[in-house]
Amino acid sequence: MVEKQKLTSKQKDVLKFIYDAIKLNNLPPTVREIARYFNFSSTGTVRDYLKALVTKGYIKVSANKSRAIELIRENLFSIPILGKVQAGLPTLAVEEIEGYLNLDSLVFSDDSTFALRVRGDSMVGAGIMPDDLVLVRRQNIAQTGETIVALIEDEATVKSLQRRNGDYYLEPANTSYDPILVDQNVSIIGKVISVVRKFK
Amino acid sequence: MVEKQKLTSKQKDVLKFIYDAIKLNNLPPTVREIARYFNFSSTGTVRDYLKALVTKGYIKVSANKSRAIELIRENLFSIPILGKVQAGLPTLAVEEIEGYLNLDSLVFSDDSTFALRVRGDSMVGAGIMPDDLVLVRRQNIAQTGETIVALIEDEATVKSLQRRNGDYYLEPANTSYDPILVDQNVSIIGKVISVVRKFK
DNA sequence: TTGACGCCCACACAAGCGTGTGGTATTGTG
DNA sequence: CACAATACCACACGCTTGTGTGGGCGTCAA
Repeated sequence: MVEKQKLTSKQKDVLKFIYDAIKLNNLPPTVREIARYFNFSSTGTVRDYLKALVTKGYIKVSANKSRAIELIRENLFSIPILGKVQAGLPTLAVEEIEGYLNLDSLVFSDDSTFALRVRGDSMVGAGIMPDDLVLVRRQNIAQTGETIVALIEDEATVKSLQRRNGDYYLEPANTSYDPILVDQNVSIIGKVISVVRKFK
Repeated sequence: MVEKQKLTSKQKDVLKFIYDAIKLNNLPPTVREIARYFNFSSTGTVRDYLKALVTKGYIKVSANKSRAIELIRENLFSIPILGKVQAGLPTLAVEEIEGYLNLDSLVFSDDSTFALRVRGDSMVGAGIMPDDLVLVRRQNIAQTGETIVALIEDEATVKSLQRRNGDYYLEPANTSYDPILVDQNVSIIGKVISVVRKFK
């Protein structure tokens, strides 16, 4: 991870305003909107701040484009992944951040991605529980070992694709169930790219 | 679910361009950028499209503001949840859509949410596998039965909070491990609100 | 046939916008 | 002490921008 330079408290304020604008309005502010908010009577002041934030590696701005302020890394849908957690910290120390989970990257928002609610416990051994949501990328083929969604007589099931003795099997991750031979009654409709479970 | 009006294929093209611009550049396009892309020689044409997209409920635009195009509902991060999957469908029939998974809603984008990579297999019984990411909302208290992140001697663990004989325990979901008594050496740092696992 | 709608065009205007050039003052560091 | 960085200001230039006004042509249902 690249070392970030420290910001002054005023620079932090400006950065926060930009953050909030992007989060709340889905739209970065113009220099004049920033000036108005901070009661700067000159747009040059804002430019000084933006310049500082750019050189310190917090934002990126494109020349000659309105509102072209981009946040670096911590954007809307990325959450810090912590490697270690320490007690009693009011805020996170940057050193502990292992990376960023970008929820966006879970989805390749073409129309070929959908979510399927898991029914049954045939995959509990692989950590896929009943009522979990699996994100599925639609595709007709899959590779051995992949977790896939297959259609057996018009019913969708999540299974692991395995090969044994030249035959392909849909293998559950639960010893109470038997593998299912892949024949003409079985068609693969997609590959599981992610599992999402929400807690109340 | 609110009924959406159908778009023409050209309107879809324009919507997709706006989608892509927001995703790739984190910045909605101006009317002239749209015109340029589609080789429209008039900005009025773009306005017609935007008007159509607004009245059909796909976008929202703020008056007199540059780039102020906002996507509505099936925005970037929502994916249809299918209740049933039928064979051989090239596209999804709307009737099958059970709802929408909004990845955005996983996160309450205040700074109190973070992700933690799970180490160890103490929660496999609850479908939380090693290397999974748990999304954690920071909080000091939790209720019995909730899956939480606790700090035991400066090490973070994911466990289930249980109560027995007046005492609280951090209970693993794996019979190979023993429950841990909650005493002054243990502090709760957050509640697991979601589990995310990605497949390659 | 009328009208709504989709799909385009030309041209203009005023406000919005990023940028440039010049300042002043204060603070902290080598 | 000199120098850089921070934190502001004034004013102007010229492109950008959303919007307004008006038009054309085709399709399709009422």
